[in-house]
Amino acid sequence: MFLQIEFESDIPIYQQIKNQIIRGIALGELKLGEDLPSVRQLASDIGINFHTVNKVYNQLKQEGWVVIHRKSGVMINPDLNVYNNKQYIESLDELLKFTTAEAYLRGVTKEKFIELIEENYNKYF
Amino acid sequence: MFLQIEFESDIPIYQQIKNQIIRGIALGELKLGEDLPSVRQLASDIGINFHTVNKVYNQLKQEGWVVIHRKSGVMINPDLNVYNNKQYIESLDELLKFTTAEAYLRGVTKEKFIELIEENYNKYF
DNA sequence: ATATCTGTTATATATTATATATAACAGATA
DNA sequence: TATCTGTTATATATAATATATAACAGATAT
Repeated sequence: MFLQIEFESDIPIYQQIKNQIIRGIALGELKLGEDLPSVRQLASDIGINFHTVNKVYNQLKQEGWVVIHRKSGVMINPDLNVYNNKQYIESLDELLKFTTAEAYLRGVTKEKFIELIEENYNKYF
Repeated sequence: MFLQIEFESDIPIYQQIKNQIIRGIALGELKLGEDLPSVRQLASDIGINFHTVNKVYNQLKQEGWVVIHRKSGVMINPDLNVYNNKQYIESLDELLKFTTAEAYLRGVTKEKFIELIEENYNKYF
């Protein structure tokens, strides 16, 4: 897979994997219905314990990103519909409060910030 | 102060305090040069241990948000200049990668996302 | 049938992050 | 002298993160 883990990061390994899988879906690098490696395979590839991957897959399942069939394995949810529940919007709103505040004080203009957003969104289709 | 801590949150208390102080500066609720409560006073107000507040103040000092004079106390840095070092831009960029990806997949359009950014930025002066 | 692959569960351990609890110190100030 | 600052030291508790072994049940290929 395309996963790139930074072991020295302050972001937990399981979170890095979740982030990159979700971004992989948005970028189209992971197609809906596509199989993911088995928990043991991915753990082996990355060089981590399989429980960590198992935790990732279960959380992704819980949030609707993947479906798990016992023994056919894990695949990106072919009927992906994780659309914005009010709870998600609230958490996004909360995150942007503090992210924009710090960015502003660090001299990142509104225009520059929006440019960063557009650069990202333009990669999603 | 205006701090509102959620003890059940998955965001650590010290991080919540940092977030709200930085946002307080951006909103103008905290003026440059303004005194902050002493570590013991703020801890008492919130109902937490003073070491937690001490940790916050030291990190804020480390990052340039406040200055600490032994015994005059802690104040918002009157010469605030935390402007964007390359390291910060990189971390912001990394954060936006995953934030925009999930937002996109959850049905938050680029226009809606930008609207959220503008709502926040318009509060800063 | 047997071996091998899946996810799953159980148990145990190690490390780090977060938060608290007490105590004491040194400098400044009233 | 008493009281306020930030600071430091030590100890403890809890939770989050990650690993290590082992075993189980269902599916599949040989």
